[in-house]
Amino acid sequence: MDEKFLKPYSPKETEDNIYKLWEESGFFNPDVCIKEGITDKDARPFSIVLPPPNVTGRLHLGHAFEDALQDAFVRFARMRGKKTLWIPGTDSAAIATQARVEKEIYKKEKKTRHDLGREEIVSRVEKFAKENEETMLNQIKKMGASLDWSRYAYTLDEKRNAAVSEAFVQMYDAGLIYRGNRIINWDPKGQTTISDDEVVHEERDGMFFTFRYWKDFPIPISTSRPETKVGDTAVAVNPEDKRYKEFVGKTFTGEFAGTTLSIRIVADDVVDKEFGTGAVGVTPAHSHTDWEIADRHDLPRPQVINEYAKMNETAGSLVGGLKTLEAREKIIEWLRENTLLEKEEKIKQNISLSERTGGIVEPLPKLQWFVNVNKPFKIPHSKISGIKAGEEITLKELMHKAVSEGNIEILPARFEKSYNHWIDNLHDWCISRQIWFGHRIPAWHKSKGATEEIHVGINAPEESGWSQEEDVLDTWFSSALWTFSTLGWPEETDDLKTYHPTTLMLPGYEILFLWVSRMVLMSGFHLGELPFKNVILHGIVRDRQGRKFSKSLGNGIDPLEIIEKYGADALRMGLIVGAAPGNDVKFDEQKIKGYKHFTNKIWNISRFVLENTKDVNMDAEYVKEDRVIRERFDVVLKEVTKDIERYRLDLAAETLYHYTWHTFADTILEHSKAIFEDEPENVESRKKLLISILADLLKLLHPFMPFITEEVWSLLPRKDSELLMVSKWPE
RNA sequence: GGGCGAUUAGCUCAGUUGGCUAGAGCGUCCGGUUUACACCCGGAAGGUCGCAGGUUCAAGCCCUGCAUCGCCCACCA
Repeated sequence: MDEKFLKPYSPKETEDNIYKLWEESGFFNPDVCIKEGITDKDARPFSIVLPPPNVTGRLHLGHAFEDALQDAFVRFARMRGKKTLWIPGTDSAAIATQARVEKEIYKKEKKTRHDLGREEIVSRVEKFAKENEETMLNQIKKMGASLDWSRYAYTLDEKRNAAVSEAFVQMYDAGLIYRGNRIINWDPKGQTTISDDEVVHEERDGMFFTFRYWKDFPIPISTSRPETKVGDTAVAVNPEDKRYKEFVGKTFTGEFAGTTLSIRIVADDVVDKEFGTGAVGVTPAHSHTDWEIADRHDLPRPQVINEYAKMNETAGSLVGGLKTLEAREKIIEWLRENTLLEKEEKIKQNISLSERTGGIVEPLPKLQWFVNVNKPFKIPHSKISGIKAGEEITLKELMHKAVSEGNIEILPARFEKSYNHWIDNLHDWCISRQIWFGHRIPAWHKSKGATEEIHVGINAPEESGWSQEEDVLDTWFSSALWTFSTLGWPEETDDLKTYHPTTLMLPGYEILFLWVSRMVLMSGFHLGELPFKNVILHGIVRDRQGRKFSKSLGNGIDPLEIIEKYGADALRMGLIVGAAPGNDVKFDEQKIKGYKHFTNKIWNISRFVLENTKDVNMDAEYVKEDRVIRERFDVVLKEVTKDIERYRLDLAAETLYHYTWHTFADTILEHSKAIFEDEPENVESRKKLLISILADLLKLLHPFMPFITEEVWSLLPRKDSELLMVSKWPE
C-alpha cells in the first residue's frame, strides 16, 4: 500500500505535481496526442477557445466557473478520442485596462493621461497588463485547465495585430467600414466614444419641464434637459395631431436664453401625441432620436455641448462655457424670470452611463469609424446554410441566418429570442476609440492644403507625409476575430482548416451581444463560416446573498483562496453541480467544503479497494449478484455520458456524486466486507467488481475532478493508460 | 413601454416529451461507530410544488389570469 494512503487526501500536496505531469506529457496539445498514437489522426476535431479574460486584474470566481465547465467538456472529448484543442488567451481590453491604469495614476500621482503623453501611458498600461497576465495564467493552471499553452494568444501580440489590421482593411475595401460624421455616445470622463452596448442605464430622479421658447411661440414643449434647448432647430409633432397641424412647415425665429433660435415645425411619426405636450423640441446634435428626426427633415445640427460636457460658444451668451448642469439651472432660472415655464414635475428617468468609467454619456456628433450593418455586400464564399456564395447580404441578415437556419444552436434556447431582438435594433457599430491602448486603426492621413487624404491599408503609402490614425479600435473588434485569429488567420493554416468552426463556445450570457454576435459577424464575413456550432451560455456567480461580486461591495473572492483551502477539484465540483445552463449560481463556501469531503471519500474508497484487491484475478467470472451490480453501474455510466453530451454537466456531476458515495461506498463496499468475511466463494468475483467499477468511476469523474482522479489512477497497479487524462472513456 | 427568467423542505437547487406515494445536497434532531473514511455510518423530522381558475382518467410539469422578486432591451422627448 502506498504510504500516501495513510493520510487524508491532500490537494495541496497533489495538485501542482499532477498539473506538472500533464504539462510535461504534452497531451494538452492534440498534435502530441496524435504523434504518440493516443488520438487517431483522422479523429473528429473538438475545439474551444477560452473566452480571453481581460488583463485588468485577477481572475474571479466567474472565470473559475467558466474554466471548470470548459475543462470538463474538453477532458470528456479528449477521453473519447477526439482531436481535442482548447486555446488559451488573454484580452488587452483596451478601454477597460487603460481606464484602470489612468485611475490608479491619478490617485497616486494626480496626473492625467495628457500630463504623461501617449508613449508613457501605453508603456505603463502594458506593464500593468503583463503583471496581470502572469497572475491570471497561474490562476487558470491552478484550476486544472487542460489548455494547449503552445497556442497561447494575446489580442495585442504580433499575429493577432496582423489579423486585426487585415480584417479592418478587408472590411473597408468591401465598403462595410466607413468614416463618417454621426451622432455617437461620448464618454466625457473617459474622453472617448463608446458603442451602444457599452452604455448602461440607471434610473434616477429627474425634473420634467414644460415651457415655450418665447412668449408668442405657438407650441409648448417638454424636456428633462433644458440646457440642450439652445441647440434646438425644430419642434416635431405627430402628423395626426390636429392641435398643431396648422403650424407644420412654418419656421419661427426668436430669442431664447441668450441665443437666437430658428425653429421649424415638422411632422414626424415618432412623436407620441399623448406624451407631454405632444411636441418635441428637436436637438439634433445631442439626442439620438433627434439626430434621426433631423435626418428625415434635413435640419441643421448645431453642436452646443463640447467633449468636456460643457456648453460651447454656439450655446450663446447666457450659458456658453458653463457645465451642462450649471447651464440647466441657469436656463430654468431664465425661463422663470421670463414667465415661460408652464409646468415642472418630478419624474423617474433613465440616464446613460459609460460602463467602464461611470461617466454620464453625452450624445455628440463626431467623425468616427463605423461598421455598416445594413449595407448589402457580396459574400464571396459561404458554408453557412441559408446563405449562398456570391449572394448579396447585409451583416444583419448574416447574423440572423447564422442562428435562425439552425447553423448555431444557443443554449438555453430562450436566448435566441434576445439575440434576434438585439440584431433588429442594431445600429452601425462605432469602432473607433480616442484612447491609446489598443489596436491602432490601419488608416493613414496626409493633409493636402485644406483637405485631408486618407489611405486605409496595413502599411503607410510609400511617399512621405503620411501619419497613422490616432484612434484605436473597440476592443470587441479584435475579440470578434478570436475564434479564427487564434488559429492563424489570415494565413490558411492547418489549424484553421482542422479546428474552425470551433465546436463549443461557453461565454456568460452577459456578453451574448458584445461578443458572441460579433464573432458571428466577423467569422461570417471573413470566412463565410460560423465561429462555432454550439453556444452554451452560463450564468453569473453571485455571493451567498445573490449579489454580484464587485469591488465596491468588497465581496470578491479569489479562486486561489478557495483552492488553497479545499482544493481545485472541490471548487470545480461545487461550481458545476446545480449550475444548469444559463442559470446564475450562488457561491456558498459550505458547498465547496462538502465537495472537499467528497474528494476525501474518493480517496478512502480507493484505499479500501486497493487494499482488498491486491491479488485480484481480472479473468474471474462475475457471480450473479456482481453481474447485476456491474450492469446497474453501466446504466449510470450511460446516463452520465448522455448528460454530458447534452451539455448538462450539472446533472452528470450530481449523478456521479450520488453513485460514488451512496451506492458504491455505502452499499457495495459495505456489503463487500461481509463477503470477504463469510462468502469465500464470492470473493474472487467481488474483487474484480470493485476494481473494475473504481477504474471506470475515476474515468467518469475525471472531467469534473481531474486532480484526485489522476492521483488515484497513478496508484492503480494495472490500467489501460499511463495517464488517466488520455485514457479511454468507458462506453 | 417591450421581452425574458425565477417562485418546489430552514438554505441551495433537481424534477428531460404530464404517470410523483414530489427528490438531492447542506443544515437540524436521534442513535451508532475506532482498522476505507468523524472530511464517517444508520435513522428521523420537515413540502396544500407563489396565488386563482381551466384542460385531462391523471398537472410541480400544459393553458389563462394575477402577485412578488430579478434580468435584458427601448428614440416617451
